[in-house]
Amino acid sequence: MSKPKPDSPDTGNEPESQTTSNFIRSIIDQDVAVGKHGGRVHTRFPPEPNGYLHIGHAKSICLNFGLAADHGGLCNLRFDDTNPIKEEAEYVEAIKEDVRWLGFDWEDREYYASDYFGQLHEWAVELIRKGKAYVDDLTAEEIRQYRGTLTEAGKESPYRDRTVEENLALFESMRAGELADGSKVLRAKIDMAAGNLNMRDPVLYRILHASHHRTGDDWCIYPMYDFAHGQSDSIEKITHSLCTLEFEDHRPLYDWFIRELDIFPSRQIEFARLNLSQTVLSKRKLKQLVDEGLVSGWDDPRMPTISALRRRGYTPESIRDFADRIGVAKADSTVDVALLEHCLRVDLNKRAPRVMAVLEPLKVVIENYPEGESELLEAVNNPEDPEAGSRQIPFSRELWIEKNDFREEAPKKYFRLAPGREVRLRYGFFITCQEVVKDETTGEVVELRCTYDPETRGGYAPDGRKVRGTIHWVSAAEAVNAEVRLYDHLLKPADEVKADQAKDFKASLNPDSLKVLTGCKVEPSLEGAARESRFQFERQGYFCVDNRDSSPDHLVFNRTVTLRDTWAKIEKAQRQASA
RNA sequence: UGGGGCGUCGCCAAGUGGUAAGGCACCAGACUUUGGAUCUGGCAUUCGUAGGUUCGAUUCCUACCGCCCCAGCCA
Repeated sequence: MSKPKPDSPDTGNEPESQTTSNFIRSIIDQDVAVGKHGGRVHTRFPPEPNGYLHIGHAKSICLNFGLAADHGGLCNLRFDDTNPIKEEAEYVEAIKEDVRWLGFDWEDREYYASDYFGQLHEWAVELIRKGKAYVDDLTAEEIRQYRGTLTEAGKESPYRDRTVEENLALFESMRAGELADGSKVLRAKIDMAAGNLNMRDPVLYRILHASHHRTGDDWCIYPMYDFAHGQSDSIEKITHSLCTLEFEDHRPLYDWFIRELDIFPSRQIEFARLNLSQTVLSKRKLKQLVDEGLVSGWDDPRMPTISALRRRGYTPESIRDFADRIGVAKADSTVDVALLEHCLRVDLNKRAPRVMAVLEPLKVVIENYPEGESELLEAVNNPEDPEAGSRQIPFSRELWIEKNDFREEAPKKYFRLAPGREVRLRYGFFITCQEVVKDETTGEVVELRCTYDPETRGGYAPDGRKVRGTIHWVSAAEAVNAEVRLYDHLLKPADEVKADQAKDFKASLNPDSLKVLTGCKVEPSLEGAARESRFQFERQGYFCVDNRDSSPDHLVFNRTVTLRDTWAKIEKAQRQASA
């Protein structure tokens, strides 16, 4: 007998996604065709190490690494670490782990914007020399007022026309640590009347006496995103710099620096960020869930973070497939979470070994099966994968079946067990329910007395008679106890949320996003199952051994996703019809 | 009376002058020792609206409507 292997590591069964074209691919193909940059394609994934990556980042990661790979190019991992107050080394490690887990390799191209602080400072000096940047003494509040509004032009700072010498000296004293935080900034001299607010003399450098997780106290002035990002791209000779739509307004500035500094002309291209139904993807909201204890942490299996998806049981292959299928465009969109789940099922169906587990146990006694005896039956490990082989499972007089696989009064189209009805125990025997035992006080069904047909061993009827229902089961004596956590979406479906959405997203939280079941009975082959191993619990869904709380003597499974459930649909339709 | 974007099936998304790909969801049927998987069929006479150009427009032009982003010394 061979135990089902926890799950095949990489079956290489990742779908051959016939990558549909998209506007970014077209631009790149075009550039390659005309030999721009010698036909070279070089992208980068540039997270700020101030939090955990989520599925929205996965879209960007797959896009950047994928597009580069498809063109024989490279993709760098670059940490956009220009704000020491929000960033930590711990996040750097977590991000690297997540990108690796997703299956991407940046080889030795691990960069940090902070590596370029020296060069960036030189460029700032260069701009001052050209008369294109100046030191401003206005306070943050004044700068805001001088900036004007969306519909009114701003006005120029009284410090805007300082001489080059004065600016040089002032910037030097900023850098030397002689000035207090916030007392001065370095600004680009562009156009205070520009329609695009980003061009109204944007701040290039601010004074911040803060320790940086990599450069320590080497600097007390730090460049702003706009003065660091594009130039970092340029330094790394990035050909196509992909970012989300909210940076469209920054592109003129991105290009302004390239022109004024006469540096490598990377091209910024913006695409729509991912939104997923029934979840939140904003860092602020996710943090709120964690801080308020509404989830157990950043890797709570209900979270959309990469670490949570991993813990939940998602495969990297399914996430990559999802990223391919949603495409890339510029229209704001919300992808149905059902697509993500579809990708997951497609992958897991091919590779997850099947196993029997009873989540809400109901005792069944086979009255005509000899007491104290047992036998082994053969069960297929994965009907989708002949290579997976089969295993032996014990059968005996006392079994556990699922509570909801029995009804005292069977509704229409209910194929499962009911008084007098015969069903097939998967890979076992046909059994017939003879008697229902109830708790005398509560009336609750506590045990079923059944008989089995010894001629139907393995689940086949020699006389050819049919049974409509096949149910899963576990032999009581050999069953292993387990805790099972049933997860559902973080938020209720949009049509149930309606108007209250505007007020607070927490009003939309799904109250049933977690249900913990203890006393579940799983088949003996699962004993000692390794963390993160994935299985299909037959007829129920895909489950993954929790990577935090599970141990050999206390198995904990997370429900990754349910199987499609046609019966549930029929039931729902029946309920609605009768209502 | 600001600037920048976007509007193709319930949700994504190709197509961009020659008469609407694909996926998800959904519906129906076949098959089935998972009500799973698989298979078959159905699902936009129409591309935000209204005009115009053209033999012909989702693709070009004009106007309008709707939605998103921008006023951090965050990214």
